[in-house]
Amino acid sequence: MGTLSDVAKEAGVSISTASRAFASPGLVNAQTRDRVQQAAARVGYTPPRVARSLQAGWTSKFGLIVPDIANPFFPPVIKTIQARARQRGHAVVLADSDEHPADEIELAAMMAKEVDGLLMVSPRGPKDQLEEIRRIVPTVFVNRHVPQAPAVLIDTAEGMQHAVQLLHALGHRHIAYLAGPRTSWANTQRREAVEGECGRLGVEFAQFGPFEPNLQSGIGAADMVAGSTATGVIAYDDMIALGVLTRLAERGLQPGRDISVIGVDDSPMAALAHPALTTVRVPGAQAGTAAVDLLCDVVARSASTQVIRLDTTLVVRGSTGPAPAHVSPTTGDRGQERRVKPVSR
Amino acid sequence: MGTLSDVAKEAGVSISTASRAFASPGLVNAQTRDRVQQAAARVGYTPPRVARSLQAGWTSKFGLIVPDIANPFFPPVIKTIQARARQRGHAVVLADSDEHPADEIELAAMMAKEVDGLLMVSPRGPKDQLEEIRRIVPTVFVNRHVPQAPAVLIDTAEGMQHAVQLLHALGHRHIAYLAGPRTSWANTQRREAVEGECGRLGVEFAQFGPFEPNLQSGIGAADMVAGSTATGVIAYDDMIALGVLTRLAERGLQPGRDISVIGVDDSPMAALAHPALTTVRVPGAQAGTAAVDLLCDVVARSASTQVIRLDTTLVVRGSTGPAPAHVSPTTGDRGQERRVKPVSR
DNA sequence: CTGAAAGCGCTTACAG
DNA sequence: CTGAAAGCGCTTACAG
Repeated sequence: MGTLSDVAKEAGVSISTASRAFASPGLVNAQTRDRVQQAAARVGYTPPRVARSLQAGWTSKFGLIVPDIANPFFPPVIKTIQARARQRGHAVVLADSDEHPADEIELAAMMAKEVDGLLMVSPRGPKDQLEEIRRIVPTVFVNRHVPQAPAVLIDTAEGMQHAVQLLHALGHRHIAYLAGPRTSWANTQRREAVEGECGRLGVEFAQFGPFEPNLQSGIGAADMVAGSTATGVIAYDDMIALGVLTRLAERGLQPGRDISVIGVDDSPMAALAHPALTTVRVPGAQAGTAAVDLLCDVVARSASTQVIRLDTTLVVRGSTGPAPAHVSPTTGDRGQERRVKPVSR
Repeated sequence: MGTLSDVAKEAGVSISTASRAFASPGLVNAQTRDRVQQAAARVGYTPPRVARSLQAGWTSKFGLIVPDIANPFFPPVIKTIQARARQRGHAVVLADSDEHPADEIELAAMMAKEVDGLLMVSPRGPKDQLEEIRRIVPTVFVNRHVPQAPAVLIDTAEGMQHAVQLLHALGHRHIAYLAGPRTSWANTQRREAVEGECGRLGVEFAQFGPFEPNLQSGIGAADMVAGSTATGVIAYDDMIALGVLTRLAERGLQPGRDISVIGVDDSPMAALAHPALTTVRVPGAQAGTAAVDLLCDVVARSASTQVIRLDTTLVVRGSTGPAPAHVSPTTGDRGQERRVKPVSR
């Protein structure tokens, strides 16, 4: 816990030299450098970043804001961001906005002065406030398009179109989209893609929601879907879709046979659900790495407006199957009504 | 983005006074204080913590290390820790050790000099290294007993005993424990509680593992259990238990009838699984809040050795039921063998 | 109540 | 290659 001047004294050099031995080793005689380093070891010294930051003007920290770490989509993203940032010499200060746009902006503003750069993943806040943040601190957005701003965008549109095409090919003629958060860029993109593709294929489109992206929402969503004439469901994300799966089973409806369900993300639970969930796989980890790299560029050159685009893939599993022939489009009678058990929670 | 001297100039006071207006408003004339604050608003100034830290000797940051944020047990803990820390004026720097004891210690050592205090949740590292960390920075451990160290300990022993008692009451006479990480304090506690209670009740005890606490591990664990004569299974945590549930179903075994399964944590998925998982509920959020409060005390008085203990509750759901009468203790034949479907992944 | 001065621990032109 | 000096932005005894 010694200080630089202790080291200098111990090594018999000036503070300046001791400092250089750490900050710019190249400028120091190799022997002197060794002497300093040994002295440092003896004194138990490592350069503290706080004092360093003050002088150098940077903090070697990145801020990271996500809407909800309890949503399984985010942990892998956070993990790769942390790992990559660490490789590049930065610690990560994480904050969770709990899906509240106002908190999100407040957290961002608080962090702004304490970090070298900010990563905002799936931000829900309004455009102009995000632009404001970007003016105070170098920022990279993930899953959100802000004009002129550097971003990593995961293009789910194509994946969603494939999802609709799959259902169409399986004979489904009425598809419901279970919407995610109202201010989510991804939600808009996904809804438009589903709706557009339905229109193109002449499939009836309906929307339910918005829903918070969690299992609980899926419960309610399932009841809405079961009460409609839709035979195919595409949810904003896996959490909602998984909730739907659970609830349908409780009501005696078999996903993949009575109703086909598709999620988005391909989170670990998707493969393990029963039946396994068909889903649009989103490369979250890849996005995390790309975002850190981009942020490093932005911080370094302080003027990048680059946008990186990543693609998705449809992963087909057991929750999708041929449309049941017997659903009456007018009454919504699934010919199974007697099998539907009333369930309360 | 102005600086304190800008504010001072703008307000027509000395830097000292401007500083006091923020650091100790009580020492400054009310009018002067207002003048300074208005000047600050005009210049767009807010006290930057870096410079402040250097002088004051604190950072207003807490470090937080967890083994795996992708395990659903941790996000709620992290969330409450962040919320509470924020209330108490501290940001949280989060790191994920990926279940690697070595990384955990390294991360802790790195953070030590950059934060006012450290929270280590469910640490896996060796005792002496944790003690070493504690010497460099005020630390509170959660879910780990380190001699003399302040900690929040969740006492699962009683919950585990209840779990064994439940199975025993349901007629189970052979119970398997699916072990978690080898160096996990909670795992030791849980295993001993299960084993002890089995002994007391005259129930045969077996152990499998150790397993990483995730769904994937549960898959393998399920096959081991299915191949044994155990009719009741208690897993280290919900993730493993949930993986077991999934895999048993795939193999045509019905949890709650053919085999009873109990997890630990009561994570959100537990209630939504099919059948819903009987589990020992662990008050993670409560532990998070308590840990922050304790850490604040430790940092303030710099010498607390207090240990806070929290209790667990057994939550009974559909994954547990009467022991099947027809399992042969010698051959392990469940009389259902024809129903077991071979499944590959 | 307010100001001048020293100092927190380091970095970095500027001389040598 | 190395040292003395100034300074990063603030805080806080010390005088007044």
